[in-house]
Amino acid sequence: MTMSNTGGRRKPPTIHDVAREAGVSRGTVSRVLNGGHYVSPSAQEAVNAAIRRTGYVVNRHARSLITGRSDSIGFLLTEPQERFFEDPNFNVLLRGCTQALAAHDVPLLLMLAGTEDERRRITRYITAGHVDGVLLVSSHSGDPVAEELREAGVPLVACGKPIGLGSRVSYVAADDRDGARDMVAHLLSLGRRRVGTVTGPLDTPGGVERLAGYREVLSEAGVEADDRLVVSGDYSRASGEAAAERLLEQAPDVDAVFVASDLMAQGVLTALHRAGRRVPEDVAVGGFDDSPAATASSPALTTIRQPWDRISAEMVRVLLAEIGGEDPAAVILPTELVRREST
Amino acid sequence: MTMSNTGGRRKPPTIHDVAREAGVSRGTVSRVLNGGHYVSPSAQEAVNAAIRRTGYVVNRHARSLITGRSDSIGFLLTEPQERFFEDPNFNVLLRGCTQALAAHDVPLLLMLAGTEDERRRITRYITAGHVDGVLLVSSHSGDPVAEELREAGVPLVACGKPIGLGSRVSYVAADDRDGARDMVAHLLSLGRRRVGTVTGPLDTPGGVERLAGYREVLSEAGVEADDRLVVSGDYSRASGEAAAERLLEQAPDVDAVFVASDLMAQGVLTALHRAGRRVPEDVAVGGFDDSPAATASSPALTTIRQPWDRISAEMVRVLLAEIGGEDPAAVILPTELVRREST
DNA sequence: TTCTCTACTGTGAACGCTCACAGAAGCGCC
DNA sequence: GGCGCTTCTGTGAGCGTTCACAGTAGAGAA
Repeated sequence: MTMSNTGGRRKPPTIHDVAREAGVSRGTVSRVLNGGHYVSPSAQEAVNAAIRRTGYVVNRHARSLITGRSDSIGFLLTEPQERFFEDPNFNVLLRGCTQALAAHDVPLLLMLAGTEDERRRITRYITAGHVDGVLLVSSHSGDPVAEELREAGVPLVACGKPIGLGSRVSYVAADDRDGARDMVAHLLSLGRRRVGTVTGPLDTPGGVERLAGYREVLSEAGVEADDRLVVSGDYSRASGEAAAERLLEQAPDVDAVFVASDLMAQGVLTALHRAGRRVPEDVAVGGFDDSPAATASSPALTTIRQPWDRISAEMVRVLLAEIGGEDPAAVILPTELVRREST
Repeated sequence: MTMSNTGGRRKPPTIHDVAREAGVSRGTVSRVLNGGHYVSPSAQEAVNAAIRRTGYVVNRHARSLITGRSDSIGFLLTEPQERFFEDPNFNVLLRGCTQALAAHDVPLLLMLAGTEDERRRITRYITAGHVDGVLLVSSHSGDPVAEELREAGVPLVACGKPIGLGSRVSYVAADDRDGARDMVAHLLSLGRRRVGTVTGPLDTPGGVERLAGYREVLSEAGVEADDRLVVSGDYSRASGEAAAERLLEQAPDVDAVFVASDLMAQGVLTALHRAGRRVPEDVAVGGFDDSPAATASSPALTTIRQPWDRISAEMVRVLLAEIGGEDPAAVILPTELVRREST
């Protein structure tokens, strides 16, 4: 009989204990643990029973030491963190990645690199092989960390197309341009002709692509382009409010606004309200993200839903594939127009 | 000269390489790595130089294998995750813990235990010693995971006082009762006498304590208690809205409401607005949390600020102390009344 | 029979580190 | 000189696993 798998909390059982218990050798237990190839059914059975009886759990440190793999992956955020942690999409992403990895029994290490110091420390940590791969969230271009990791050959999947890097880095992104096109087309279909836009930061792929989609549709529809209808924000609520004020000043006849994020759209609504413009009667407002902010604001925002659940799942899938030796890949996922009260 | 600490990305340098490079033994390098006791200044110097030259980074797996420590800690969330991930406080907490741990060079493993299956797997993972300690976020009582971990002797710090468990588990919490007292006293000081409350779930410490604070102050002020003024919610926006409707029905003469969370308070504002009550003229509304929702809503919410930055820092401090062998501890941190437009 | 092939099993050696121990060197004190 | 003490250093062992290799046994083919 085995002793104490519940009571005496001394040393945890090792592969050796399991082997003795099952009447086989370490090697056989190890083989069972790693897929069970070249193991007789009877041995298989005996080992599994022994594992259950002893409460054995593999020591990942010992395993990692010899395999060189760490069997864990990092979730790296290289941004001023306040902004991201306030972004509901970020949370969906983080949760989705954690869950998707958990399904593969891979723990996720959360790493924040806000300051230059942290950046250095974390890069060292990663390149030292403490994680097998990295899920990177860093919208801005020219991120030195991404470049370093890529050069060091660390498997890497970015969320959103990294602007600065070459094509040899994997990424998963929603189809920003197409989403923007859908929204602007929707605004035009309502009969609006003075359609403005509040862009995101133009050193982010999202900012650039959404603006491009906006311009494309207007030009295809033969609507006159007017630079006074284009103002920039930084995805924050406050910047949306400021942008809307600028927009009203530059183009008082604006009758619709495509805002590149829901958070900014909230700010836009506030500014419009203060200016006495009714939404959607006077000005139709379209957001982007379908964040909780979209339903929280009044009127509820028509917006573009990004498939964050699929994005996180795809990021994990691509990263695991890359760790498994496959080549980098880019995945673009479709967006969806969600119509609510603001248009 | 050393070869390839940047170019040839073969095997990372080991403690052996550093020792050879520095002209000392493995033991001396190890001692330098672990605090530098019993090491001569000259050796110290030589080793540090060699580390810099070779780009050596300690292999934590090898270290963990022998020390038995994993030098990582888990952040465990045992809740239906949607709710928590949408809670801005949760994000501040997660970020704070990650940063506080990073300062100690300890990586944080994010673990979500939503389903029964995940719960089992994660409990196994933790009790197998893959993390040195756990930061637990689980507001509801009777959490089996917490109990199991406690029994297994895993160092544990909860966020908020765990109701079900004995006193032998550490926790860090804001002073809910005192915060509630401050808010209700504030409402009374405005001359309100029909002060209602929307409570949180009453199987959470926050829910219970905040209600207790509310009752204490009313009774101390000699204001007549009235059960029609007390309704319950579940911290969600929607539940706040429903609660406010019930409240208006049961006690139409209500002139102030203490709501146990900002999110619920948003719902309360919506319901009051719909019912044609002005805030704060007809009904003063006080929230709890000082979340972004507090400034996002209009009118901006008077609320109670919980010191989440300090809470996370204290959780980490207490956990590291407990891992270091100290006894469990409870830390209660003061809250702060933030006055805005809703009162 | 003998040889080969397949399916399975056991046995050292690592992996990179820390720990315990044994020593060496220096110093002061009897 | 002998002894003890402190400070410093090197060495072997071993943490729990996987991997490469060397077997063993049984089946089928020559």
